[in-house]
Amino acid sequence: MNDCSTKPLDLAMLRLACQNCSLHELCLPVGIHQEDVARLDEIIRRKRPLARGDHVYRLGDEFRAVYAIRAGSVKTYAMTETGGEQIIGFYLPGEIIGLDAIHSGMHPSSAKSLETTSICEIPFSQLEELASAIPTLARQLVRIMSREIHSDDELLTLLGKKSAEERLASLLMSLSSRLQQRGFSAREFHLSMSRNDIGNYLGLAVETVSRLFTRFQQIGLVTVNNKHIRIDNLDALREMAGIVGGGACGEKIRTGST
Amino acid sequence: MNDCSTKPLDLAMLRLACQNCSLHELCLPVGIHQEDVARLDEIIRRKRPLARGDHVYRLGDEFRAVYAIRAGSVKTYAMTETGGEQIIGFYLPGEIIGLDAIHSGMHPSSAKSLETTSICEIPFSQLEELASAIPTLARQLVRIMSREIHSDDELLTLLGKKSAEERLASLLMSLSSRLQQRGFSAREFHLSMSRNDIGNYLGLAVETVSRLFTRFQQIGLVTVNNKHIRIDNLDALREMAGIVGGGACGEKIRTGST
DNA sequence: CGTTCAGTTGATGACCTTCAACTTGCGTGG
DNA sequence: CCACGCAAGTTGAAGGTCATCAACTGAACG
Repeated sequence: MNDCSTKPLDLAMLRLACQNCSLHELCLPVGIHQEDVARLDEIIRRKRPLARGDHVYRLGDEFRAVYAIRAGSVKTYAMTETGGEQIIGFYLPGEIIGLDAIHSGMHPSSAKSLETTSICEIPFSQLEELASAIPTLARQLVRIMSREIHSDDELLTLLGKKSAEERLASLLMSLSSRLQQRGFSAREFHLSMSRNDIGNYLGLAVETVSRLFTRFQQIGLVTVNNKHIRIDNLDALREMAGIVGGGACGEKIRTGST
Repeated sequence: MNDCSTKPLDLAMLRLACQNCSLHELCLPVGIHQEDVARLDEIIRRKRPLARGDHVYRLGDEFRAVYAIRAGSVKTYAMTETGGEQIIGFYLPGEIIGLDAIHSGMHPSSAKSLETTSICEIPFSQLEELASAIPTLARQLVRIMSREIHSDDELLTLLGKKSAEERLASLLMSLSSRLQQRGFSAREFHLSMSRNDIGNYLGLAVETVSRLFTRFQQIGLVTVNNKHIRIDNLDALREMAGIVGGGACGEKIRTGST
């Protein structure tokens, strides 16, 4: 596996490493000077792989760093007073978590590994320092946060308006396209989260999720085998998901103002 | 009314102006040098007040600026293929819109005035330039975006999990506390959006919203008079809203993993 | 080989949407 | 100034979607 904390000296190797590493967005596409890439690399701490169930951070922890996922997957969630989890997001390789903690200096959510997962820790004070020295880095950070806002907005739309069917289809489409962006298969992947997690995230009962998987399989949309899923009809699934992911039809406006 | 585009010379006046202006977050609390505040002020364009129904920007518009709301209110929404609106957020004085457009360079949503509204336009390329010259400004921008992510996450939780009752209670609590932060009354305010907008936003039918207002009034939570609302029992409303706003009990975990 | 927990499937019912009729508020024109 | 007409909001009845309760199956583990 590639390693973000390779000696900062060997730049060629570093670039290669970070291309498959989640941080490549933060450095490679913006034409940062080579020495700047090395500086960025210096502040990044590669942590030992996390086992399933390990926490990256917990609600209430002091905010010190953001984290990029290099391999595996993570769920973020808020705890409710009664001890229940409310899942806020699933994060895949190439994505950054902890951005919601910047403004208050404290993590408003927890992040837990869903499988064996390796992450890079990016101490935020150093990132900010570096960003003020490298404007393109600052820009890239703002751009990443903007995308996070936009994707939250999309999800928000999804949860506010869509039927159970549309929600699950949207989740699958989202996972599919995000995995594809990172060079994984768009049509066949592993669901690292439990049915319970999916239900929690989508605002549905576990039983509903289960029934939906069954129905999706019956109508030839997907083939499900426990945690393994293969998408057999991507177009139909996209259509079922509605606006999310672009290019949808057959959507059902239930409370629209038109 | 205070005016953000006052001559940048008179700094005392400027600070006073921006204190009541939505932009004070961007400059005042971070101890920016006086001349820097003036520079920030220079790039801000105060636009003429918008009438109800006017657009700040439309979906698909090229991204050139973010906008701070000085007075009035705005809704942001995405259009669905069939022409229906999906409302993403309601924005009040002191809040910034357009942040979701940064990463793609194009507005992924539209913003429409809900009443007579005045806004400040902040050209983004100039803001970025200025931010690279003034690190504290860059930090403040990142902080504001972080808060936007966090509040989206809260709303996301809300829509995914809560009953109609909890949703409306949460919206009212959110409006109340946001208005209070800006020096308005927390207990009595004007609902600038229609029932239709509220329903659309919360993922509920108009009729449901109407019934809920009626029920809330019957049990002494609020007094509603068309668009005017007075909150009579803030604690009970907070409790009904659940985790949002802190300090909730009687919550109902319907799909929790515990 | 039994225990345990995640996942599946079925039956019932609650909540909220939908459809429909009615009321209220408000701007326009007689 | 009042009357009309339309849009927004309210209220009632019926039906659908999804949660809940319960039983069962299958996989992982000691």
